[in-house]
Amino acid sequence: MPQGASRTDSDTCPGGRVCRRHAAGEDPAKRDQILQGAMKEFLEKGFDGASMNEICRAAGVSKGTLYVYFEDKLDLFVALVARERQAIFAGFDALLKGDLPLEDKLTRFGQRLASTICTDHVIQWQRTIAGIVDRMPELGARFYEAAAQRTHDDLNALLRRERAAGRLDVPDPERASAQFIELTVAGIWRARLFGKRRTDPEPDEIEASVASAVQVFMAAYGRTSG
Amino acid sequence: MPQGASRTDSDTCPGGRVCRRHAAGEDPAKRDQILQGAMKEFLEKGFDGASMNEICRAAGVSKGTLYVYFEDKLDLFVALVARERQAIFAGFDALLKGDLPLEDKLTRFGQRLASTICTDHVIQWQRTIAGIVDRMPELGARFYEAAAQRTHDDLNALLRRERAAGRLDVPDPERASAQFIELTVAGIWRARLFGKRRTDPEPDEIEASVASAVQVFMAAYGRTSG
DNA sequence: GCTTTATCGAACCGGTCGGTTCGATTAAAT
DNA sequence: ATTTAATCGAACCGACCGGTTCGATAAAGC
Repeated sequence: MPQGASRTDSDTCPGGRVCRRHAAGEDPAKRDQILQGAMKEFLEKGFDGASMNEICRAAGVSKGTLYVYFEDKLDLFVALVARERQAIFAGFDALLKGDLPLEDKLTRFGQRLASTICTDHVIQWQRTIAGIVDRMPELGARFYEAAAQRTHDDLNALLRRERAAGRLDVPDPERASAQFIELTVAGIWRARLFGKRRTDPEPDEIEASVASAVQVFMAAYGRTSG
Repeated sequence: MPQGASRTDSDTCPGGRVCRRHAAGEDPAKRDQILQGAMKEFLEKGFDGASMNEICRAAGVSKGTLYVYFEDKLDLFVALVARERQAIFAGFDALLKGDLPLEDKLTRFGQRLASTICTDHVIQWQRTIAGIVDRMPELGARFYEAAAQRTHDDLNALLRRERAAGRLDVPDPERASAQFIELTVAGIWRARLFGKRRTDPEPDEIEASVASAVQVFMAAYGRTSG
C-alpha cells in the first residue's frame, strides 16, 4: 500500500511556487477518501453505531492520519453532513424558472424532488439524521433547512408569482407549497423511511404520484379548473 | 429502598390459590417499571447510545433483575416498541365510524391523527425507529404497519364506501387516503421530525392545517365542490 | 418462628470504544 | 544523495460497553 502524501491535486509551497506535496491534513483527495469511508459507516450503523476504527478501515486510511484531518468523531460527522446536505439538494431552484406552464413546472419540480428524496441514499441520510436529532438538534435543523425548507421556499416564491399573475387562487402560498411537496410523495416516502418499502420507487410510480399531486393541487388552487 | 417482590397485582401460586408474590421476572408492575426506564433512555439516546446500566438506574432496578425480565438489550427494545406501537395508535378506527357527514369525519380523524403524530413523544419514537431501520428493517416495517398503514387502511375503506355511495369521485382511493394523511400534517410533521420545530404544534395550528387539508381534498375528489 | 426466594448491588468478564502516541516508512524537495 | 515530513500502523490509554455471577437482603408464605 502506497504511503506518503498522495499527489492528486496541486498546491503552493512556502516558496510560492507550485509543488506537489500537501501539508499534513490538507490533501483534499485524502479528505474525500476519509469522508467516503465515514459515510459508508455512518449510514449503515448510525452515529453511535459507527466506530472510528471501522471508518479508518473502510476509508483505507490509518487512524493517525484520520485524526490529522478531523478533530474527533463529531467533527467528522458534521463535516460529512455539511458536504452531503448541499450535494443532494443542489440545482433544485433552477427547475422553477423559465416560462413553462405552471402545471409543467410543478410536474418537473415534483418529479425531481420526489425521486430524489425517495432514493436509497437520501433515505439513509434522512434516517441517520433523524436518529440523532434529539442530541444534535441544530444539525438536524440545518439539514432540514438545506433540504425541505429550501425547496419549500423556492416553490413558495413561484406560487406567489403565479397568484400575482392571476393564474392561481392560493389563499396561503406557504401552506400550499408545503401541501404540494407532501402530495408528490404521498404514500411512498414515509413507507421508505420506516423500511416498509426497501427499494427505490420505479420512475413510472413517481410520475403517477406527481401527476396526481399536480391534479389535486390544481383542483384546489387553480383558477380555471381542469 | 424496598426489596423483594412488589405487590401490585395478584397471581396464582402453584397451589392454585391466589397469592401475592410473583415468580421471578413475572411482576407486571416491575416489568412496566423497567420498560419505562428503558423508554426514557432509548428515546433520548437511541438504541446504540442507550446503555443498559443507565436503563437500570433510570428504572430503579438492579441489573440482575433486569436480565431476569429481559434476555438482552434487543429483547428489551423490541418489547418496548411493541408496547408503544399499539399504545399510540389505539382507537383511531373508531373515528371513521358513525354517520357524520364526510367532511366532519375527515376533520375529526385528521385532527386526531395530526396532533398525535406531531407530539413530542411520538416524534421521538419515530426518530428512534427511523434511526435503526437500516439494521432492523422488520422492526421499522412493523412499526409503520401499526401506525401509518393501519390508519391509512381505515381511511381507505371509508373512501371506498363513500365512493360506492356516490358521494365521492375518487379514481384511486388508495392514493387519495395517503394524500389526505400527508395533507393534514403538511409543513409541520417533517419540520418536527428533523428538529426544525421543537415544540408541539398548538391546537389551532392543527385545526387550520386539517381544515385546509379537508378543503383541498374535497376540491379534488368531492362530487359537489364547495 | 423458620424457610423460601425475588430482588439487590457490586464485582467481574472479555471486548470495544474514542482518542493518543511514536517510531518506521517512503516519497517529495533540494 | 541527502534532508524533510506526511503518512502509516500498531500499541496503548482509560473508560465504558453488554452481559454474567453470586452472596447479601428482606419480604412473603408457612
